[in-house]
Amino acid sequence: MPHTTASIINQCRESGLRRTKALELLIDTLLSSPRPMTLAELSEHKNLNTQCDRATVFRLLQRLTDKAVVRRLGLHERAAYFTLLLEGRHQDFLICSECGKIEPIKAPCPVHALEREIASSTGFTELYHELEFFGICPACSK
Amino acid sequence: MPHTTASIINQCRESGLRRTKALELLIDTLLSSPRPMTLAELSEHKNLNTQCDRATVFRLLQRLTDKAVVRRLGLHERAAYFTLLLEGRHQDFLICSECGKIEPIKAPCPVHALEREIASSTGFTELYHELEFFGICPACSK
DNA sequence: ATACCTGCAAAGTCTTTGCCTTAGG
DNA sequence: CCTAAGGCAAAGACTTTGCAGGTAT
Repeated sequence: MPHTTASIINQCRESGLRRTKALELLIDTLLSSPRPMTLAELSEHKNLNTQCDRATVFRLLQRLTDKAVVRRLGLHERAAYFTLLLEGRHQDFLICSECGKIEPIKAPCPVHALEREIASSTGFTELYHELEFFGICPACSK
Repeated sequence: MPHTTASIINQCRESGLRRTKALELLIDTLLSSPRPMTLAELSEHKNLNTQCDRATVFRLLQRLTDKAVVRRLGLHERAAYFTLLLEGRHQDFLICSECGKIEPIKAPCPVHALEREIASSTGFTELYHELEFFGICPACSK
Protein backbone atom coordinates (compact mmCIF):
# COMPACT_ATOMS: atom_id res chain seq x y z
CA MET A 1 0.00 0.00 0.00
CA PRO A 2 1.83 3.09 -1.23
CA HIS A 3 1.52 6.38 0.58
CA THR A 4 -0.23 8.89 -1.63
CA THR A 5 -1.12 12.52 -1.22
CA ALA A 6 -4.76 11.53 -1.30
CA SER A 7 -4.46 8.95 1.43
CA ILE A 8 -2.57 11.30 3.69
CA ILE A 9 -5.09 14.06 3.12
CA ASN A 10 -7.79 11.64 4.11
CA GLN A 11 -5.94 10.91 7.27
CA CYS A 12 -5.85 14.66 7.94
CA ARG A 13 -9.55 15.03 7.26
CA GLU A 14 -10.27 12.25 9.71
CA SER A 15 -8.27 14.13 12.33
CA GLY A 16 -10.53 17.11 11.77
CA LEU A 17 -8.45 19.23 9.43
CA ARG A 18 -9.99 20.95 6.46
CA ARG A 19 -8.94 20.14 2.97
CA THR A 20 -7.25 23.28 1.76
CA LYS A 21 -4.97 24.10 -1.13
CA ALA A 22 -2.09 24.75 1.24
CA LEU A 23 -2.49 21.41 2.96
CA GLU A 24 -2.47 19.60 -0.33
CA LEU A 25 0.61 21.37 -1.60
CA LEU A 26 2.44 20.83 1.65
CA ILE A 27 1.75 17.10 1.76
CA ASP A 28 2.80 16.82 -1.86
CA THR A 29 6.04 18.58 -1.18
CA LEU A 30 6.88 16.55 1.89
CA LEU A 31 6.03 13.35 0.09
CA SER A 32 8.34 14.19 -2.77
CA SER A 33 11.33 14.83 -0.54
CA PRO A 34 13.68 11.99 0.35
CA ARG A 35 14.67 13.76 3.53
CA PRO A 36 13.27 16.03 6.21
CA MET A 37 12.82 19.68 5.30
CA THR A 38 12.89 22.92 7.22
CA LEU A 39 10.09 25.43 7.32
CA ALA A 40 12.16 27.73 5.13
CA GLU A 41 12.84 25.01 2.58
CA LEU A 42 9.19 24.14 2.46
CA SER A 43 7.83 27.63 2.15
CA GLU A 44 10.41 28.54 -0.49
CA HIS A 45 9.88 25.37 -2.46
CA LYS A 46 8.51 26.01 -5.93
CA ASN A 47 5.31 24.19 -5.02
CA LEU A 48 4.55 26.56 -2.19
CA ASN A 49 6.34 29.86 -2.47
CA THR A 50 3.77 31.72 -4.49
CA GLN A 51 0.85 29.73 -3.18
CA CYS A 52 0.90 30.42 0.51
CA ASP A 53 2.47 32.35 3.30
CA ARG A 54 5.17 30.98 5.53
CA ALA A 55 2.96 31.48 8.57
CA THR A 56 0.40 29.23 6.97
CA VAL A 57 2.96 26.53 6.37
CA PHE A 58 4.15 26.97 9.92
CA ARG A 59 0.68 26.53 11.35
CA LEU A 60 -0.04 23.60 9.11
CA LEU A 61 3.11 21.86 10.25
CA GLN A 62 2.09 22.58 13.80
CA ARG A 63 -1.30 20.97 13.34
CA LEU A 64 0.11 18.05 11.41
CA THR A 65 2.63 17.44 14.16
CA ASP A 66 -0.17 17.47 16.73
CA LYS A 67 -2.11 14.97 14.69
CA ALA A 68 0.99 12.78 14.30
CA VAL A 69 0.95 13.13 10.55
CA VAL A 70 4.37 14.70 10.50
CA ARG A 71 7.25 14.56 12.93
CA ARG A 72 9.44 17.41 13.95
CA LEU A 73 13.13 16.58 14.14
CA GLY A 74 16.08 18.34 15.67
CA LEU A 75 19.02 17.33 13.49
CA HIS A 76 21.24 19.77 15.26
CA GLU A 77 20.58 22.71 13.05
CA ARG A 78 19.26 26.05 14.03
CA ALA A 79 16.03 25.32 12.18
CA ALA A 80 13.64 22.45 12.86
CA TYR A 81 13.12 19.73 10.26
CA PHE A 82 9.83 18.11 9.35
CA THR A 83 9.09 14.78 7.80
CA LEU A 84 6.00 12.74 7.11
CA LEU A 85 5.36 10.07 9.69
CA LEU A 86 4.76 7.16 7.38
CA GLU A 87 3.73 3.91 8.93
CA GLY A 88 6.57 1.45 9.32
CA ARG A 89 9.13 3.83 7.96
CA HIS A 90 11.47 4.91 10.73
CA GLN A 91 14.58 6.75 9.58
CA ASP A 92 17.90 7.53 11.19
CA PHE A 93 20.33 10.05 9.75
CA LEU A 94 23.94 10.66 8.96
CA ILE A 95 24.90 14.30 8.97
CA CYS A 96 28.10 16.04 7.98
CA SER A 97 29.22 18.46 10.68
CA GLU A 98 31.04 20.43 8.06
CA CYS A 99 28.67 20.94 5.15
CA GLY A 100 25.44 19.93 6.85
CA LYS A 101 24.44 17.36 4.29
CA ILE A 102 21.82 14.97 5.64
CA GLU A 103 21.47 11.42 4.40
CA PRO A 104 19.15 8.69 5.58
CA ILE A 105 20.84 5.57 6.91
CA LYS A 106 20.06 2.31 5.21
CA ALA A 107 20.99 -0.06 8.00
CA PRO A 108 18.21 -1.26 10.25
CA CYS A 109 17.92 0.72 13.44
CA PRO A 110 19.35 -1.14 16.43
CA VAL A 111 17.43 0.77 19.03
CA HIS A 112 13.95 -0.66 19.03
CA ALA A 113 14.64 -3.29 21.67
CA LEU A 114 16.03 -0.67 24.02
CA GLU A 115 13.04 1.49 23.30
CA ARG A 116 10.65 -1.16 24.53
CA GLU A 117 12.79 -1.76 27.56
CA ILE A 118 12.77 1.93 28.44
CA ALA A 119 9.03 2.14 27.96
CA SER A 120 8.43 -0.60 30.48
CA SER A 121 11.06 0.44 32.99
CA THR A 122 10.23 4.14 33.10
CA GLY A 123 6.52 4.25 32.42
CA PHE A 124 6.95 6.71 29.56
CA THR A 125 4.27 6.39 26.92
CA GLU A 126 4.19 7.17 23.23
CA LEU A 127 7.88 6.57 23.10
CA TYR A 128 9.88 7.13 19.96
CA HIS A 129 13.46 7.96 19.30
CA GLU A 130 15.70 10.04 17.17
CA LEU A 131 19.15 8.80 16.23
CA GLU A 132 21.68 10.86 14.37
CA PHE A 133 25.28 10.22 13.44
CA PHE A 134 27.53 13.21 12.97
CA GLY A 135 30.93 13.27 11.36
CA ILE A 136 32.97 14.71 8.54
CA CYS A 137 31.96 13.44 5.11
CA PRO A 138 34.60 12.30 2.61
CA ALA A 139 34.20 15.42 0.49
CA CYS A 140 34.74 17.74 3.45
CA SER A 141 37.62 15.83 4.99
CA LYS A 142 39.94 16.60 2.09
CA MET B 1 40.77 8.92 37.70
CA PRO B 2 38.01 11.40 38.51
CA HIS B 3 37.36 14.36 36.27
CA THR B 4 38.16 17.54 38.11
CA THR B 5 37.92 21.19 37.23
CA ALA B 6 41.67 21.38 37.41
CA SER B 7 42.26 18.51 35.03
CA ILE B 8 39.82 19.88 32.50
CA ILE B 9 41.34 23.31 32.70
CA ASN B 10 44.69 21.75 31.99
CA GLN B 11 43.22 20.10 28.95
CA CYS B 12 42.02 23.53 27.83
CA ARG B 13 45.40 25.09 28.41
CA GLU B 14 47.02 22.40 26.33
CA SER B 15 44.62 23.24 23.52
CA GLY B 16 45.81 26.81 23.65
CA LEU B 17 43.12 28.46 25.76
CA ARG B 18 43.97 30.91 28.46
CA ARG B 19 43.14 30.25 32.04
CA THR B 20 40.51 32.83 32.88
CA LYS B 21 38.01 33.28 35.64
CA ALA B 22 35.14 32.71 33.25
CA LEU B 23 36.58 29.46 31.96
CA GLU B 24 37.04 28.16 35.46
CA LEU B 25 33.53 29.05 36.51
CA LEU B 26 32.04 27.56 33.37
CA ILE B 27 33.86 24.26 33.72
CA ASP B 28 32.83 24.11 37.36
CA THR B 29 29.23 24.68 36.50
CA LEU B 30 29.14 22.12 33.71
CA LEU B 31 30.91 19.61 35.90
CA SER B 32 28.37 20.03 38.65
CA SER B 33 25.41 19.43 36.39
CA PRO B 34 24.09 15.92 35.92
CA ARG B 35 22.68 16.86 32.53
CA PRO B 36 23.38 19.13 29.58
CA MET B 37 22.64 22.82 30.03
CA THR B 38 21.61 25.60 27.72
CA LEU B 39 23.50 28.83 27.27
CA ALA B 40 20.76 30.62 29.17
CA GLU B 41 20.88 28.16 32.05
CA LEU B 42 24.63 28.49 32.23
CA SER B 43 24.81 32.23 32.08
CA GLU B 44 22.02 32.63 34.61
CA HIS B 45 23.47 30.06 36.95
CA LYS B 46 24.46 31.52 40.29
CA ASN B 47 28.10 30.69 39.59
CA LEU B 48 28.17 32.80 36.48
CA ASN B 49 25.45 35.40 36.36
CA THR B 50 27.27 38.20 38.11
CA GLN B 51 30.70 37.06 36.99
CA CYS B 52 30.52 37.25 33.24
CA ASP B 53 28.50 38.25 30.25
CA ARG B 54 26.40 35.84 28.24
CA ALA B 55 28.45 36.58 25.13
CA THR B 56 31.50 35.46 27.01
CA VAL B 57 29.90 32.19 27.98
CA PHE B 58 28.74 31.79 24.41
CA ARG B 59 32.20 32.28 23.00
CA LEU B 60 33.73 30.03 25.58
CA LEU B 61 31.31 27.26 24.71
CA GLN B 62 32.17 27.80 21.10
CA ARG B 63 35.87 27.42 21.72
CA LEU B 64 35.38 24.47 24.01
CA THR B 65 33.26 22.77 21.39
CA ASP B 66 35.99 23.35 18.81
CA LYS B 67 38.55 21.85 21.12
CA ALA B 68 36.27 18.89 21.80
CA VAL B 69 36.09 19.67 25.49
CA VAL B 70 32.34 20.10 25.38
CA ARG B 71 29.75 18.80 22.99
CA ARG B 72 26.79 20.68 21.67
CA LEU B 73 23.55 18.74 21.63
CA GLY B 74 20.23 19.30 19.94
CA LEU B 75 17.74 17.67 22.27
CA HIS B 76 14.88 19.04 20.26
CA GLU B 77 14.54 22.30 22.06
CA ARG B 78 14.79 25.71 20.64
CA ALA B 79 18.00 26.26 22.54
CA ALA B 80 21.19 24.23 22.18
CA TYR B 81 22.48 22.16 25.08
CA PHE B 82 26.06 21.77 26.15
CA THR B 83 27.77 19.06 28.10
CA LEU B 84 31.33 18.17 29.00
CA LEU B 85 32.81 15.54 26.76
CA LEU B 86 34.25 13.26 29.41
CA GLU B 87 36.32 10.36 28.26
CA GLY B 88 34.41 7.10 28.13
CA ARG B 89 31.19 8.69 29.23
CA HIS B 90 28.73 8.65 26.36
CA GLN B 91 25.17 9.55 27.33
CA ASP B 92 21.82 9.07 25.69
CA PHE B 93 18.71 10.85 26.88
CA LEU B 94 15.07 10.37 27.68
CA ILE B 95 13.00 13.50 27.23
CA CYS B 96 9.40 14.24 28.07
CA SER B 97 7.64 15.83 25.11
CA GLU B 98 5.23 17.43 27.51
CA CYS B 99 7.26 19.00 30.29
CA GLY B 100 10.67 18.89 28.66
CA LYS B 101 12.39 17.06 31.50
CA ILE B 102 15.65 15.50 30.39
CA GLU B 103 17.09 12.42 32.03
CA PRO B 104 20.17 10.43 31.16
CA ILE B 105 19.58 6.80 30.25
CA LYS B 106 21.32 4.18 32.32
CA ALA B 107 21.25 1.32 29.83
CA PRO B 108 24.30 0.80 27.69
CA CYS B 109 24.03 2.37 24.29
CA PRO B 110 23.34 -0.19 21.56
CA VAL B 111 24.58 1.92 18.72
CA HIS B 112 28.34 1.67 18.80
CA ALA B 113 28.57 -1.34 16.52
CA LEU B 114 26.46 0.41 13.89
CA GLU B 115 28.59 3.49 14.30
CA ARG B 116 31.74 1.58 13.35
CA GLU B 117 29.96 0.00 10.44
CA ILE B 118 28.84 3.37 9.14
CA ALA B 119 32.31 4.81 9.53
CA SER B 120 33.77 2.12 7.34
CA SER B 121 31.00 1.97 4.76
CA THR B 122 30.63 5.70 4.19
CA GLY B 123 34.10 7.06 4.79
CA PHE B 124 32.86 9.57 7.35
CA THR B 125 35.45 10.43 9.95
CA GLU B 126 35.20 11.64 13.53
CA LEU B 127 31.88 9.92 13.80
CA TYR B 128 29.75 10.19 16.89
CA HIS B 129 26.07 9.90 17.50
CA GLU B 130 23.24 11.40 19.41
CA LEU B 131 20.36 9.26 20.56
CA GLU B 132 17.26 10.62 22.21
CA PHE B 133 14.05 9.00 23.29
CA PHE B 134 10.94 11.13 23.42
CA GLY B 135 7.68 10.33 25.10
CA ILE B 136 5.23 11.36 27.77
CA CYS B 137 6.52 10.91 31.29
CA PRO B 138 4.35 9.29 33.96
CA ALA B 139 3.66 12.61 35.68
CA CYS B 140 2.48 14.26 32.48
CA SER B 141 0.40 11.37 31.23
CA LYS B 142 -2.09 11.71 34.08
C1' DA C 1 -23.81 30.31 9.00
C1' DT C 2 -19.77 29.39 11.55
C1' DA C 3 -15.69 27.50 12.74
C1' DC C 4 -11.51 26.99 10.81
C1' DC C 5 -7.76 28.90 7.81
C1' DT C 6 -5.00 32.39 5.63
C1' DG C 7 -2.07 36.54 4.83
C1' DC C 8 0.30 40.22 6.51
C1' DA C 9 2.93 42.35 9.70
C1' DA C 10 4.85 42.63 14.08
C1' DA C 11 6.87 40.67 18.18
C1' DG C 12 9.51 36.90 20.50
C1' DT C 13 13.38 33.96 21.54
C1' DC C 14 17.81 32.47 21.15
C1' DT C 15 22.21 33.14 18.80
C1' DT C 16 25.91 35.67 16.86
C1' DT C 17 28.90 39.65 15.91
C1' DG C 18 31.45 44.35 16.14
C1' DC C 19 34.10 47.18 18.64
C1' DC C 20 36.69 48.68 22.05
C1' DT C 21 38.79 47.57 26.62
C1' DT C 22 41.16 44.28 29.77
C1' DA C 23 44.36 40.94 31.11
C1' DG C 24 46.92 36.30 30.48
C1' DG C 25 51.50 34.43 29.05
C1' DC D 1 54.07 43.66 24.83
C1' DC D 2 51.03 41.18 22.02
C1' DT D 3 47.23 38.61 21.28
C1' DA D 4 43.43 36.12 23.24
C1' DA D 5 39.45 37.02 26.05
C1' DG D 6 35.70 39.95 28.01
C1' DG D 7 31.78 43.45 28.20
C1' DC D 8 28.23 45.90 26.08
C1' DA D 9 25.12 46.68 22.71
C1' DA D 10 23.22 45.80 18.34
C1' DA D 11 22.08 42.78 14.56
C1' DG D 12 20.67 38.08 12.80
C1' DA D 13 18.04 33.86 12.24
C1' DC D 14 14.19 31.32 12.96
C1' DT D 15 9.77 30.98 15.19
C1' DT D 16 5.46 32.47 16.87
C1' DT D 17 1.29 35.35 17.32
C1' DG D 18 -2.64 39.08 16.64
C1' DC D 19 -5.92 40.51 13.79
C1' DA D 20 -8.91 41.15 9.96
C1' DG D 21 -10.76 38.99 6.09
C1' DG D 22 -11.63 34.49 3.40
C1' DT D 23 -13.36 29.68 2.87
C1' DA D 24 -14.47 24.72 3.69
C1' DT D 25 -18.24 22.24 5.52
